Amino acid sequence: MGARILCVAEKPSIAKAVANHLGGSVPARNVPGLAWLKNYEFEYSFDPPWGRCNVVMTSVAGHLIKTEFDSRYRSWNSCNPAELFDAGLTKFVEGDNKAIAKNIETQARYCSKLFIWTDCDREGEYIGAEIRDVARKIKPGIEVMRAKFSNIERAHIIQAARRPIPLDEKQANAVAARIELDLRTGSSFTRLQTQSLKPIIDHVQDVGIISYGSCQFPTLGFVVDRYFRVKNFKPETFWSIKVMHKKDGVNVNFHWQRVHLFDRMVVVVLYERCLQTKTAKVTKMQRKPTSKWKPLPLTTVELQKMGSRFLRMDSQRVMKVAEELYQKGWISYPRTETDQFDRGMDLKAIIQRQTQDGTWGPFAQGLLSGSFNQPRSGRNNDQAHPPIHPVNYVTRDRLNDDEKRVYEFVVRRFLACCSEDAKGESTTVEVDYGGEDFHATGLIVLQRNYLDVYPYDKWESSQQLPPFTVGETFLPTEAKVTEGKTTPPGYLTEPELIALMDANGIGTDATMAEHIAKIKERAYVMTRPRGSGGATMDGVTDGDDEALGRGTRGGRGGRGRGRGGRGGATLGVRGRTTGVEELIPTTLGVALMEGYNTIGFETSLSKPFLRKEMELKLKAICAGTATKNDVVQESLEQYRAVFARTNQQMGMLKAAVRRYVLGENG
DNA sequence: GCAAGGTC
Repeated sequence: MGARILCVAEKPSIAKAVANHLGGSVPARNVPGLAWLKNYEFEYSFDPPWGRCNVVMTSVAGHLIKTEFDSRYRSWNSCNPAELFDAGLTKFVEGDNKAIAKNIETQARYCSKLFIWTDCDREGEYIGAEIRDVARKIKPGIEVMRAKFSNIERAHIIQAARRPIPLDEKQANAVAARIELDLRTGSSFTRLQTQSLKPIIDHVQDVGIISYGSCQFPTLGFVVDRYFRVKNFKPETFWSIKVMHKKDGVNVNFHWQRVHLFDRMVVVVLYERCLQTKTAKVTKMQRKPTSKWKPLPLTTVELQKMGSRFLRMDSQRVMKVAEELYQKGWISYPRTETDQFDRGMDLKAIIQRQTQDGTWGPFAQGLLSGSFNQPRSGRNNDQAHPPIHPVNYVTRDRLNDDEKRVYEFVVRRFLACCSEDAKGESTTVEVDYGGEDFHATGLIVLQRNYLDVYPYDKWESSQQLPPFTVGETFLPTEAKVTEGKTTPPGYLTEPELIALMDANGIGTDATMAEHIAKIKERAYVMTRPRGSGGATMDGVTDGDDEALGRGTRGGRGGRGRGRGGRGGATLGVRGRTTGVEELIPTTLGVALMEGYNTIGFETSLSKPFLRKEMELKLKAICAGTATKNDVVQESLEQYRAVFARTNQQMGMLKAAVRRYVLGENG
């Protein structure tokens, strides 16, 4: 018998899955101190030089080690917040992690090798380094390798076991830099803001701490930006030419190629030319096959957006429900950026498990009987997790309401991914009328395909166009100038905010929902159903405070909440959707963003620029073109400068708070 | 009483 080898995964579910693939059905052994932490012991023949080994497979649960300021800095009055930029840091294990670290130490004592099975992403690399450090303290000479895997399919795991690779120190260093920067900037600005601003608000409003974070502030910035776009919106009048022609009993509406113009005289002149020409001439008549593409494999961000849109849950709720479904083994790991399935993955086996369902079972059976299509591949792969998909079948009566809806969505999305695109035929007629181009389109849906299992997408046949032939001329039944007004955008909704955060690299798939919850908790923003407040209902022009919330701690209070007792399902002005939640900044949220914008724009803490720049620097560490130390020093220099300017110009911030929160002028 | 990132 060869060596003893300790394998450590990032979470218990991976430890269990890997143990079962490598060791057969291995019994779980309890670890003292934590009910859910298990060790799996088995024998396994690795490739040379390791050979046959006694394996102990266990896990951590995310990060193992906490980084904090030295104890002398922890009390808020212990120092000037500026000192936190270079205060000493300590690392320690706390809470449940003590039992986890103890388990690793106990096991490492008898092992000559440590094989790390954390997720193959940046954080996973750092967690791997944490595990290594804990093991090396007990056993300095232990050999350390890591497994490279991106899903827990059997063949893939076995392959990973055969080809261990070294830990990537560079990625771990990038995370170390992030941790240090977030801690120093977050704590220093939070203390500064709270100490300077809280006293002038406190007697009017119950605010807790006034926190700053590299993610929460840009998130708030998006909400406030949109608020001002709505508030400052000036409707503009535009004019357009509408042409209608009745043929074979069908009213065909032709749309102007120019859509609309903002100059009435120009539109009138063009319109008169049309009338002078009298007849319109068909310049193009085209029928062509068209299709509506099936959705991409499901990522976390997409799940959150769809949750807000179709499942009536905010992103945090969706994630909580998805987490529970995952824990119970019904769906795969819900935190993933990957929108492509591995070619080797046995998708049909997953479909098979859904054939027993009364609702979508027949559709799933249809896929197995021949209509299966390989899912589309998106552009993202986090190399750590596959797209979210159902794992096992569960009957509806074993799930609560929210779980039912999320599970059903995940299943339908997966089945849709494995189907064929919807097919149809589009018809386009283009006419020249007085030198202006107009067009009408028609659509016939021929094969619904994936749409049959995926009701979240809509694609319906329009009225069929009567036949036209190129060269044909006709005198339009009606032609007129129409007038309209541009309408303001709505306040930001959660799916829009998530999309903005995603596009700007604010937060990760696992944390975006938390940042949104955080700015609500801090009373920087509040939510309300679209249409329930003055601004959207009455056309945006009402007074300052009508739309702005006056938040108190916990994000409650404030005007505009549940006005008129129409329940959540207020009719929105835009009509299409009811019960869409909008995010409205509170006076405090606006004051903070305005205050920082006054102090300096490019480096404003309210903008995503600084966080984006930091992200690029972290990537540079991973690529080996920068060191952790360079990046930390450079970034701290930047933030120190912002901190100094904020301190100097605290008057600006205070003035913004007085203006918005206290309603004082000037 | 502070952050953001893992995860239970």
